[in-house]
Amino acid sequence: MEPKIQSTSWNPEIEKAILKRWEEQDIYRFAINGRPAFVIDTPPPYPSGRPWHIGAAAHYAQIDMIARTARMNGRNVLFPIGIDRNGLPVEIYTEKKHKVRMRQMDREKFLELCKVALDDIEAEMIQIMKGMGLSANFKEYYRTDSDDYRALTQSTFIELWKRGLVYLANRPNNYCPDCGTTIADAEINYDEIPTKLVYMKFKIKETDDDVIIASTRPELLFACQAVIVNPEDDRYKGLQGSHAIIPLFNREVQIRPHHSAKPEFGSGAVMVCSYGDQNDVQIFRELGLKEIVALNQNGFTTEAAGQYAGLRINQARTKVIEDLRNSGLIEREESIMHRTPLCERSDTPIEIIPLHDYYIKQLDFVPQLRELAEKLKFHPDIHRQILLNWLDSIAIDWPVSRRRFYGTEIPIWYCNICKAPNLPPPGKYYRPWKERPPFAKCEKCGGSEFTGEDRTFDTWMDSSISPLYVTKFGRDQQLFDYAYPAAVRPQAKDIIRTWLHYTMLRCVQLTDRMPWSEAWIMGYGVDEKGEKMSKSKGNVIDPFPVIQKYGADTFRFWSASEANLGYDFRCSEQRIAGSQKFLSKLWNLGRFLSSFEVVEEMPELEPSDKWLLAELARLVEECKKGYDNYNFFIPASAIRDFTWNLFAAHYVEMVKGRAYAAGNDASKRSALYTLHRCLSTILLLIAPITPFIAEELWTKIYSSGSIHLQPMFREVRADAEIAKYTKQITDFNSMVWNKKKETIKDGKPLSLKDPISVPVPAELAQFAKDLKEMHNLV
RNA sequence: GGAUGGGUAGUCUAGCCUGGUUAGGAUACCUGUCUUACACACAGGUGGUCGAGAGUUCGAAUCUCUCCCCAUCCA
Repeated sequence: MEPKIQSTSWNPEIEKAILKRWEEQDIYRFAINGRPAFVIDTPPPYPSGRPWHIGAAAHYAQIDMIARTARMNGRNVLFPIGIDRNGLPVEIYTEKKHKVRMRQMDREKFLELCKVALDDIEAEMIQIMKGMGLSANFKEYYRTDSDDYRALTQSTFIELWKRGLVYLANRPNNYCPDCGTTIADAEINYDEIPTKLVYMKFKIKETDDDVIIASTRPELLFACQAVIVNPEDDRYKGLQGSHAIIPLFNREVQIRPHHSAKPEFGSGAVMVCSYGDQNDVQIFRELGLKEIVALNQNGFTTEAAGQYAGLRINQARTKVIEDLRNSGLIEREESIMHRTPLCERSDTPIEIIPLHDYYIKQLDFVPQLRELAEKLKFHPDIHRQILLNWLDSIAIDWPVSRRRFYGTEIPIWYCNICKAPNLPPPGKYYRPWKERPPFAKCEKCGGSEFTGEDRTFDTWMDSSISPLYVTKFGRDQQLFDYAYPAAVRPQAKDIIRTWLHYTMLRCVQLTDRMPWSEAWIMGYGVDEKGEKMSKSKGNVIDPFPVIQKYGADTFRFWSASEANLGYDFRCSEQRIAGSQKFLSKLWNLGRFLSSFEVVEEMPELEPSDKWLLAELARLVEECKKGYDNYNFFIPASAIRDFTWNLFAAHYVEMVKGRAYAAGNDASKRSALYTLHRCLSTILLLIAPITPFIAEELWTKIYSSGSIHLQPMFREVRADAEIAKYTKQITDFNSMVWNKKKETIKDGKPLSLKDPISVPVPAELAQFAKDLKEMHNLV
């Protein structure tokens, strides 16, 4: 019989035709039916610019494996795809690309430029995802900046507001005086910058002695509210509890012990000002100090600076140092390198100043979230600790307002008379900075003129309701009842504190239920040296050309066999290329088997066939263990090992004689049944990982219907006992191969088909017929 | 400074939870081989003080302690 498959290697070009077929047949459609729903709370990726990250692509490939596994196990799978489009990165990208400044142009026009930029990058991401064979719902992919999505974000905010879970507070925050905006911690770069460490003389009130205090921020003297010393520092033990007098300003502050004062830095005594750095913020909070606002939002010193008011930071600094010097209040100055926080955009040192922001209450929910976190099933379990540690360290509520443009607007209008905030009814998308409010009178004073809020939300406000959006919360009750809570939240481990936590918080607040029962946490894709990829390091690998070159299945198989559940994995093109070899092996096994009749009825089996089926049963069990935990590393490794090192290397060679034999006797049928049973099982087991090659071989050899609609685990009836011969069989084969190699005839080792005289050991007697045929034993 | 994870042949990795086999495998390298699926293959081979030290034990890659190094996150 001619093989049904001609080509001797797997050609990734075939993937395109298969993709088209899947799309036409719409085999992954989701609609409410009698089967249990399985909703994946897919992370909406942020299109932050080219190239997309190869680790992210691998991440989505694995999420698809989750979807396919669930589908083949009888679940009704909803695998949504969304794109996260709110936030700062696109603003920066747009400013750079068009050489504009956000605050110096028309807001509407700026937003339009951002939108176009996002559309571009998004299109490429979607193209890659489709090409990877994601069985997701691309027809209805969503965007977090759509009117629908933003309306839901705003509605949920309005709901929380009504329930008293939102408040306005004044709290120190990172602020870039140059950009005129709050800066998130994630938007700060740290750099070592040369600066002067000034040793100043403070008087001790009680003893009239001097105490030397070193600071890199002498201009903040006037905002000093305490001096701290390390409690272990013998030099200052006597001073704890006494008072220091601030030079130039003659105000007294307490000297207090605090562990954060490092004895070896400067003089060991530290002045605490509002706010020199994040440590100051923490000390103010811990010691309950009253803050002195040092800078206004334009970056000028406030009235509190007295004679130094109204100056830029640098001017104030120069003047303070000069006055200190002239009054003999400086002991010495030292040039040091100082790790300084800089705005990643303008390179300006950031300041910490108190700002009015809206906060969502989370502290009250921490005990409840902690309990739920204990119950949430984590894959792998060790990553639960990241969430628990975070929950334990939450000290403040969640500030959600941002002085940004490209985000979901905070839906509030302020009465021009009484300044009271007025909120619109939920359900629609509102843009208060450009729209009139949907109400006529202030609910507090009856005033009729309003000013719209111009700030937007932290983008986690949007992404933290993804499980509600995809299950149509508030829009389609029937679907919501069927689909919520979702089954699984797949995500990367670096956003456990943010996305995982905020989603739990918001969904519990809004639905009183956990949004999913399982969290699947993936590590990062790091570079060949094990370092995190980042654009600034220049070690980012673009997934697009890699997938183009090797095909989606190669990429997917690489991802499954390289990334152990939850651990970081290295990305190297060489290793991706290496995984292509296995697909080629599988393909050629398919080609070989495609030349033999498919025997579906199990005949009376020969011992070799029973043996192989027993090993196959073990493989199925092993794969099941991996798939149950969404750990694709396990089936990928197990299948490769079984297929290559046992099935192809030993079994196929053992039964070739029977398979090629003329006629159609029972021993031949036994071999053909086993060969096909084995290959088709391998295809079913590997289908979630390499959907294309599995589909191609399945439809060429076994059935015209898609393999992806088949149940993955079929029972393999086998006698486990006979698997004990595996090592003896493989050892015997190796021994014969070695012997042939060592036997030189006509200056060359024996060919594998040459006859050789080797006895089959007694314990392998039942396999003797196949072994003799295989090695041409005489 | 804190938390988490990791350190196994040139490189990557399994095993560690639940001590006991010649510490598996991949890749690279070397040597052979067209063998009726596959040279993207096959067969064979070189290469390891399992981060360091101490302890528990008849026995430690595996358990305990101390230390060193790397990565990530937080401060």
